Amino acid sequence: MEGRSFAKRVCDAVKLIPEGKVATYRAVARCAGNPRAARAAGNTLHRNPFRTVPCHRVVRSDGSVGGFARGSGVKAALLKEEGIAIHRKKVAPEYILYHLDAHAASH
DNA sequence: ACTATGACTCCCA
DNA sequence: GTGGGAGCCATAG
Repeated sequence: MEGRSFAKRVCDAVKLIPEGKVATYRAVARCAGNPRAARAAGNTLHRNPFRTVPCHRVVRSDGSVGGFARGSGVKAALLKEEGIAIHRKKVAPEYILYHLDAHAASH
């Protein structure tokens, strides 16, 4: 398990986010093993061409859509398609998962 | 090994 | 609500 880089664990964490829901960079970082590495987590998603994970479901702690390699507008559009209400670049708190784990998908 | 980078977050004016 | 500054961290060069 230790051989897996932080990036790999971030990838796995993001995959746990169910459709129609979003998680904060912090939640992802925490699930990846470092609660304080939210910045690094976002950095990883940005630099890596991860199309194998729903990276658009990761937002900022305040609900802001945040950034996206292809433009935040695209990110917001993708979220809307999943039925997530967005008002002025912000996701409603009810869609946000502040605690991400294998149980998150169950809800 | 060191420096720079950035899709973050917190705190205060 | 907005904006600037500092702290934090993994990864790339």
